[in-house]
Amino acid sequence: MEQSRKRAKRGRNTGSAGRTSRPRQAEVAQLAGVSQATVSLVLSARTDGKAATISKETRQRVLDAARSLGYAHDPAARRLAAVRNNLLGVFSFTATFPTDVQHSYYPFLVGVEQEAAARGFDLVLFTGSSSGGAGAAGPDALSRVRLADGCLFLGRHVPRAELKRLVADGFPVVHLGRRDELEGLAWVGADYLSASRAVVAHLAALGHRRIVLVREDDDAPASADRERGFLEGLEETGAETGPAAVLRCADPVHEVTAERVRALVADGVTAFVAEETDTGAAWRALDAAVREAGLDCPGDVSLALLGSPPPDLAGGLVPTGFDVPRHQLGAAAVRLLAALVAGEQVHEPLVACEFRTGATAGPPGRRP
Amino acid sequence: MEQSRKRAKRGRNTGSAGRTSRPRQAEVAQLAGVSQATVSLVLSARTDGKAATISKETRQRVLDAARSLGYAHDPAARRLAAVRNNLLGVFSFTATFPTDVQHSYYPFLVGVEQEAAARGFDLVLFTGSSSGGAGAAGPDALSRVRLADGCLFLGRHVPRAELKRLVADGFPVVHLGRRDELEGLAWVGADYLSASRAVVAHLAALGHRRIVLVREDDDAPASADRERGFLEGLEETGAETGPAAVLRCADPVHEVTAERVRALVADGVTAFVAEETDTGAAWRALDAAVREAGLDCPGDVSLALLGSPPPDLAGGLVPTGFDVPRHQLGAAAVRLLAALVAGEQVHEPLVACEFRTGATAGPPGRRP
DNA sequence: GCGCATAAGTAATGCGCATAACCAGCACCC
DNA sequence: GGGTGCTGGTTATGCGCATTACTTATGCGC
Repeated sequence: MEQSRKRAKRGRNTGSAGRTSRPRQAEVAQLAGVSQATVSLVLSARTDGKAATISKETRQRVLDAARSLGYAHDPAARRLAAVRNNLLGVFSFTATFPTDVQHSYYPFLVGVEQEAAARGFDLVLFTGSSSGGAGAAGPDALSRVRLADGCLFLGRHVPRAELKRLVADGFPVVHLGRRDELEGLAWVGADYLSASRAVVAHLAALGHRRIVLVREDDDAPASADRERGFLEGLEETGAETGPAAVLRCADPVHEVTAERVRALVADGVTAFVAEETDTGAAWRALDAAVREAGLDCPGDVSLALLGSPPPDLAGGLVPTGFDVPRHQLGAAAVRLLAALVAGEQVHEPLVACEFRTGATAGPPGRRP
Repeated sequence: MEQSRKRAKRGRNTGSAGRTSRPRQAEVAQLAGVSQATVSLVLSARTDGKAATISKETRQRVLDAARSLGYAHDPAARRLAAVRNNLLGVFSFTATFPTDVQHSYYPFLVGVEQEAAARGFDLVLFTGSSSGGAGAAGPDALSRVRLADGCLFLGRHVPRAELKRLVADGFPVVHLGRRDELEGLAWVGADYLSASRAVVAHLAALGHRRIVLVREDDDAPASADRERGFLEGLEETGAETGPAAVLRCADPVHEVTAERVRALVADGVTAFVAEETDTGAAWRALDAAVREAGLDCPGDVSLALLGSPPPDLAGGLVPTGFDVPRHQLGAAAVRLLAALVAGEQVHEPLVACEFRTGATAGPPGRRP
């Protein structure tokens, strides 16, 4: 009586009076004629053998009662009692479902969802802006994620201090994308280095000896990795290396001109490599310049792209290069997170990219 | 002492021994020399004026202590105490993030996410297959959703009995897509009827009098609505109606041939309307047949599509028709759900579609 | 001096659950 | 016949917080 008055007052019922609210274990227990603890023992269903302390019949009675009441765990209570709730968080600082379908996060999410489903986790999407009603993302916006067993972070604008805090507190966190600066932060990233090296090796195997990388002038880890892979590839294959091998452009579209390409080709360069960027500017500029210079690809010069082709490039030749395995990245992130949640110590940061033969690379042209 | 042993044992730290886990209000209280309740009062910071029961100085002491310890609320505890958890569920029986980016659910989700974020809800994605570890979707798979304050359902394969159960229990549920058969189930759908009528009106205004609808041979509510709208449109505009106005094809690609189109045109038909389907088969078949019949669109015949163009149709003319406002649908669903959760009684089922002028409809051709 | 109001804060309680600690019953064996 | 071990439970407790009821201190009017 006292009990029910309490619940009626604070209850989560849908307003309309005599509504039954979510059942709790106590109610299941009553229906099954056992104690709440028994219900907990049955429903926690530790599959690890330790469960054998409840008899077959009692267990069944409890299960029946639970089903008939539509019982479901309260994740908050579960969490509070310091156990798992099979919830993985996904926190992104852009909208989690970006309006633009081409948005680069989307494929990650596909992988995340598949892997999470496969492992029996549900996903909680923490929407960047909502800080639990208070509106804008306050300094404790991140602390909402502690509801889940662990959390995946997307995007590079994740506030350092807060993330650090989570990590320091031992909350399982995985960042999607390389993130070395933050001590102790687990992350999952694509192995751009190996992939880039492989692309160079491919070109070298075709016979190219002078290869130039066109990259933008920023210092994202992904860009740095690609450059390093490119250079290592040159060294390994005995191709011509040196500072001239990398063209660092603030604005590829204007800096990579037909004349420049012509000059380089005249100078012996037989292949160009562009890094992938958000906009695909490097590749686009290169492609345009080559065409404008009257050069045939892959007849006269070979081109390669260190990454996936921009989606709107459907028309042209498929670039030689590699594909970033975004699905796998998402899946790997979930695996890593799941391991952290389980308390294991894992080490699986890099995911291999798949080489794409494409149609823009061939044997070196015989222009002088 | 007893206390600290306990915490060391059960703590959520990641193994590494002497890790201090994050502070709780009791510790802040101790540091500030007040009681836990006071800390709670200060930190809950009810902005609604009711907070004035703590003195300025004490408040400041607490805030300082909290800051210096890096205190953050434990959301689980908070939710446990506060009853509502600001979580909305999204349950879909296909993968929620379908691998195919063009999947029709995706745009819904965009709207859902935006609206949820705007209202301070986080989303829980119930992954169809994971029934909390048990694997395949058991009969109580749906009961997991009770974890959230309410749940949105996508897809037409939602098990009747279970859904009914949720509804009967007063659990806030909204179905995305018309769903009249289930008594008491709230749903949100597009107003295909009005939209289809408007398309017919547009054609009629251009001068068409004999218009034929090509639809597939199923009985989805969406298809039925479109057909009804089409027929009502014919009646309203005084265009020629009757059974011959609707071509119901099990396999449009093979049934809508060039000859057939030619015959209909010869018979006086000046416009064709296709319903939108998953595959876009009806429109595609119609388009191909018209082309193959050597007819010009919109010169000789006008075409219209009752729905959004298939995304891979970028090449051709933009079909005259309407756009399903998927974003808005998602948003409306969230609004409705939020209202149900709040205990309000709402009634906002239909969302209007936007007319798209397109380029495939013009004045009737003058062929005999 | 008393009654009463207000301010400022504290103790107690419970949210729903997991779990440690305990207990009853029974079989078994020196 | 009293220890010992196992099965099948139950009671009690606390996770971290919000909230309610209660206490104490202080001021005010008369």
